[in-house]
Amino acid sequence: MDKKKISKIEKNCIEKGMRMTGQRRVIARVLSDSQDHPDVEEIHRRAAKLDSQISIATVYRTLRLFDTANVIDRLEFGDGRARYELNNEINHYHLLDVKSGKVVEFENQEVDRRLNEIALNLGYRLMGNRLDLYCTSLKPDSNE
Amino acid sequence: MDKKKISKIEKNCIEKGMRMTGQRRVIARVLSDSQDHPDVEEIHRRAAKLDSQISIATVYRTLRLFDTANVIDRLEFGDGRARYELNNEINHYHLLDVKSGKVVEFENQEVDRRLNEIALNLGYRLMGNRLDLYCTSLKPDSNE
DNA sequence: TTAATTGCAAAGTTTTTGCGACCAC
DNA sequence: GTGGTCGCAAAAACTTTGCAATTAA
Repeated sequence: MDKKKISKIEKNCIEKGMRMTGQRRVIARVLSDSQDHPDVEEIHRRAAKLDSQISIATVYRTLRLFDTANVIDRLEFGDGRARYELNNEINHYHLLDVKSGKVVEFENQEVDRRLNEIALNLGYRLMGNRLDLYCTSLKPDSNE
Repeated sequence: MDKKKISKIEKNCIEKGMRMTGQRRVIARVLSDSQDHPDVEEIHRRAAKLDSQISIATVYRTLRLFDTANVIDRLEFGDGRARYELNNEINHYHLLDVKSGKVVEFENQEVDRRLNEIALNLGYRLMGNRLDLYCTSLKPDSNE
């Protein structure tokens, strides 16, 4: 779609004082354009379409950098590989269809509020959370 | 404490038709006696105290077996290693102190109910879930 | 008895790292 | 210019697997 525009994530990185190399820009764009939750290999594959020279080591290093700087979130869906998505500020959760592997994102402020309360009651300040629902579809015709 | 008594997890395994070898009994006991969330290496270390011959391959195989049979739960706290705990039937969640690494377990039926509702509203049946809260302690003197 | 399980070592996966060349600031 | 970053290949970390010997039922 938009080829030259600076992505929000790139702006984010610059604000945090990161040196913006060509590779980092490519990886930022890949994440920006992804609506799913790609693993490292997939991110590398997508990045290679924009810069065929980019190495997997750089992808690993850059994802760790972005994650540490909190511009992306690292996810684990139990298959042994890390997955990533943009940190879009608004807290959201994941529903996984265990049959098809499909991932549905959802928000719920009531849950947000309740989790904050729970943490406080236990003597903690909530900094972040992860909530994954493992489900099967109720639709009989579900395939993918 | 109780040396000869058959642990609940062992009974569980027998009921599921598993062949109960000495190694499996040892690993079942280790998990039964653990109040924390040990990783594979730690489980192997604890098992080795009861049977110094036990191999890490057997620990991996047995944990996978127990997990598949649903007598234990596999956890991932984001450090790249799998951790395990008994599946005690009652659904519970984890609060992680990000400074000390301490893990607090808690239950909350209101959350349980809300998650079921959410899944239903999205057209799914909830089969299982994972909820981890990442927190910092409000107590100024927290160390460990 | 015999099919399942074990230990060992080798191999598979995923991720990190040392190093000399290179680049953003 | 120079400290940070890159690609590469090696290694580290975690997990699985083939095979011959052993064992539970």
